[in-house]
Amino acid sequence: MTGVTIAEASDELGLSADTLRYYEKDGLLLRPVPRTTGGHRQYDERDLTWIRLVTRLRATGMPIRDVRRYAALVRAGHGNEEERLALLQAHREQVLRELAEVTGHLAAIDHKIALYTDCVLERTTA
Amino acid sequence: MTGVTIAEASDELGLSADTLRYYEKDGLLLRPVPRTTGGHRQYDERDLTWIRLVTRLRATGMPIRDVRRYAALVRAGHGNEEERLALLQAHREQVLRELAEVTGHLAAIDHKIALYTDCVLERTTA
DNA sequence: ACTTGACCTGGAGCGCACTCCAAGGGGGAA
DNA sequence: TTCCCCCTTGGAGTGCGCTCCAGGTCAAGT
Repeated sequence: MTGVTIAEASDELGLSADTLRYYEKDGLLLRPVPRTTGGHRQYDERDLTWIRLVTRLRATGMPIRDVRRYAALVRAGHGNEEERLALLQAHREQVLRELAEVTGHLAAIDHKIALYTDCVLERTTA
Repeated sequence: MTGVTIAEASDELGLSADTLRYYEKDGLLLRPVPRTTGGHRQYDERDLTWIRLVTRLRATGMPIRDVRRYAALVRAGHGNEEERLALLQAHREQVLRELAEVTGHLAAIDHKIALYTDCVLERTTA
């Protein structure tokens, strides 16, 4: 028996069972996850590997709809690698922009923290 | 006449007028923005400076409710600097964790991009 | 004075990404 | 066989952060 239950997949991936069902229903997976005779989902290693990638894309801020587009490209099979590449590269650029923006804002917040630290220290040692 | 209209503030800050009104109604500002005799808002430089900070906090992922808590501390006046500092430091740690997480995921995505780049190059030059 | 466009308020609506629920069907242990 | 828990589905509900709207007021130009 190759394949794990939704509970095991949930545990392994750090996503709720509800989220896993939602991703599948919403077309984020490469295929409907196979079912046992009783209708229970059975995730195999390829499913898990794919969902790990989905998780990375989501965790870096890719919207569900773009993950769906990417999944559709992969599902379509060979021949659209340029398109997949373009999608990933566009996302990469977006992530870099966000990292730069957040880093900049963080520097300003750090500055604010330094001011408060001075002020609190002064009161403590006065 | 010191003070700008909501449209000018919106323009200056890069936030919609609706968002500015929403922030005010939701207690994210240090005070209700003063009004002209006709009831129109008149933002002064201190309002704008504060909202710039709010924008930084929001852009780094601080939830509205925490910004509100921070605003309440500042409104309360001197004496709670430790609390403000703690709030900002907790946020700072959170932002650093997120930056690290995103950076890690980005590295994995970059790896994927490299694979596709190879594959696309190979087909192009084949 | 009149027109036009910006502004006001309270409240409804929206998009996103889940999250929860009700009603019912497996499937391994006692 | 019965018990019990995990699973199934479709669909409703939630929290967040805006965003839009109706109906009215105000201010600047002609």
